[in-house]
Amino acid sequence: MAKIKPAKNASKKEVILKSAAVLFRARGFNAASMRELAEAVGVEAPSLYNHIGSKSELLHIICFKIANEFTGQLAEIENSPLDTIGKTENLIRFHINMMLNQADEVFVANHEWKYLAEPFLSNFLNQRRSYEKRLVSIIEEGVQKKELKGINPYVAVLTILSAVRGLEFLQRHKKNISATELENDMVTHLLKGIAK
Amino acid sequence: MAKIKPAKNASKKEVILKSAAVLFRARGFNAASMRELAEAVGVEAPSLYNHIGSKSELLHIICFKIANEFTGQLAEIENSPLDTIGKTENLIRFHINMMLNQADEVFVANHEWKYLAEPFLSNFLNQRRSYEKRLVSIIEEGVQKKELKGINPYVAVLTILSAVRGLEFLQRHKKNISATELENDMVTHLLKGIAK
DNA sequence: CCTACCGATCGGTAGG
DNA sequence: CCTACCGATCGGTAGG
Repeated sequence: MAKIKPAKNASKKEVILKSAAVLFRARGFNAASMRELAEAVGVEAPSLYNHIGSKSELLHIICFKIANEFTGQLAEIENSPLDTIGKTENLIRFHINMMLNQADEVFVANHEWKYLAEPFLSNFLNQRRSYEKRLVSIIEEGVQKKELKGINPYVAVLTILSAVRGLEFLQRHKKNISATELENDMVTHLLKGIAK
Repeated sequence: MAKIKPAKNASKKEVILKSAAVLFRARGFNAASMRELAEAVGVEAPSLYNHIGSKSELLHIICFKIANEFTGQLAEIENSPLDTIGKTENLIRFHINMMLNQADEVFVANHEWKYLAEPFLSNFLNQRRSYEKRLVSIIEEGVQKKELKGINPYVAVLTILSAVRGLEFLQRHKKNISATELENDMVTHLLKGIAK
């Protein structure tokens, strides 16, 4: 029997997507089975296919939702009147908030994108490369204007992006550190260092 | 016929281990099949089992080899007469060198450890938690002695470890940046910041 | 080191 | 949304 996906099912699809993000993060895209996902959602595995087209569709929806949020925020920052330090600080804070508020989805976009099928894989990589280049441009401008030290802009972007990504390991220790303290300390560290 | 692993096969096992690290990194532990590994090594899949016990054995050998190298270097640094900034700088440089010189194995230990079987999984996690705690102790000492800013030591360790891990994304861009420039710029960034 | 082959599990479909 | 079931692929073994 043909699959029918009336608009009223949108909410059920969102439940599936959220469960998929949690499961793909915990087990990895390949190790996560549709039977596990079905159990998390509360149906039998074949019933999932009334709401979604395939396992890989779940992955690319999650990855591009996150990619688009990052791209949108970057455009706003580029068009803002902030100096390059201000733009960098704003970006670091945005990344930290994404890591804290959409931890599962961001984790999947960061780690499991390599299992995207074409043409989504190429698309995703292009979007990410473009994002990184635009960050490098901001840092380059800062170096030229002497607002920033004369470091390699690409290394600086890599350091910042990677440091913030590391918040995926935070989970269990969160009790001791407030979101505000975390955000401020990391901004300080990445802009001003830790040496006194 | 029983499997026999004479000492003279050690070299073939090393070939398998190196190929496994490359393959597990490129495809992920679960997605990587023993048939692909066999092809990379140049034999049929069942022949691999003359040299190894199982697929999961390959994973835990790789993970613990790397874990032991990091633990050994940390012990040396702890016993050195350096001040806390010197110890931190030494550690950052060691991590960077591991990322550059054993990229595949470090990648697997960083990303695929979650597919370790028990008791290796618990063992690995304990070793990593202990490593992190010892890093936090070094930073804590630096804060107390006023050698470092009054940041949260745990956040500082997370920032440093994550930033250095990010070098796994470097690969293709390496042409423009020498290992020395990379190492020095990242050390500067993580100790002194980028703001002028 | 190979050929032949196993039981298990996978993503997904048929049909209702 | 379910039961029943498919073809493909997996890690690994038997036997030589």
